[in-house]
Amino acid sequence: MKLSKRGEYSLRALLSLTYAYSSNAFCSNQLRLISEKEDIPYKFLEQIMSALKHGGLVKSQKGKNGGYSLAKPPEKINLGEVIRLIDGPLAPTGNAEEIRGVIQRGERTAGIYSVLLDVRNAIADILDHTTLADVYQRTLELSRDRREQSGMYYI
Amino acid sequence: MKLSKRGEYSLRALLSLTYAYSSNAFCSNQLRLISEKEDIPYKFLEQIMSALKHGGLVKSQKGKNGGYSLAKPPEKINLGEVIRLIDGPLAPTGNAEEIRGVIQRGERTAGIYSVLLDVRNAIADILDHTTLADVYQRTLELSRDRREQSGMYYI
DNA sequence: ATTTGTCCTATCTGTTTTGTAGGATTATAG
DNA sequence: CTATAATCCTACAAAACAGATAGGACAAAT
Repeated sequence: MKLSKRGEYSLRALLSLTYAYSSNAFCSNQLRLISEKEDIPYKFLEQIMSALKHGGLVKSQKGKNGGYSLAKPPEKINLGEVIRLIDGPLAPTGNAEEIRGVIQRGERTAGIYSVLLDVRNAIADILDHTTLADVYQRTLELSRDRREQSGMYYI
Repeated sequence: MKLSKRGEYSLRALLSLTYAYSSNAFCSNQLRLISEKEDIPYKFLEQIMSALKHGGLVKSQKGKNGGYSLAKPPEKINLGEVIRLIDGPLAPTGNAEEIRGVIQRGERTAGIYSVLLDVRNAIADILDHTTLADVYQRTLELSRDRREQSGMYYI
């Protein structure tokens, strides 16, 4: 598993939508704004959002004043499905099924692959149990930690 | 982290050397043989072994009847160092230091990166604590399991 | 001195990643 | 109704990377 630029942009854009979702604000859910705020190339972002839409993670409103929003609440979207959709399987090589096959067929590389399966399972455990809402929460806590640590307070 | 063909070939070749190391046999530690047995392109394998040598994982004997052998016992070589050497950092993106930097600076992506750090730590935990000897052992067990399961016994 | 191995560097080819570009389509505002 | 502003769709392109391939220099045992 390798998180590509596409993958990172996806997560950032979805997090942007999570913010809009939580705050009931219909702001910042248009590509133009997300692109600027998150510093993601506009046309590239279009492609990414299209993929996210076909994957059922976001929905869109066409036309003037249109935009994107999450297709389900942020507690129901986990990072695993996002990354699988955009970057493919989580395993270090191939996918879980392939790896299990090699192990069960007892191929010469079965020992190696059994470690690879452990790795893929460890990755999936984390990513499949971390939702956009969790990430949003973490972001808040991290920025709060930082404010407290630096002695700065914004009003 | 993504295990490339190079990475997989590295592990397979090292495991081949592990076998030679354990059995005291000086067989199968020449590139030509490893290449054939493991079905790895010979010239490609040369490059890989060169990298492994410069990384201090194997040593070589030049000239006729030369070949490769592990530079230290298989219990002291873990998969983490092999993969880092050949495929780079274990983190899903960038490396652990970069990721920690983003989190500590409290950047907008800190929440995402804190999850990525968890992932990289989970990967490192496994790979840094699994040695070539462990993999060798697993391989033996897996092939034994398979023999028992299928009712076949080789003498 | 010949054979058989490692060592070193350069090159090549196809794929993937990371975008750009141009226009079609759709819905809202005025 | 029309202008505007958004998503939608497809094609292309440049650059980086992966996965080799090639050719020969060097070293050591026979």
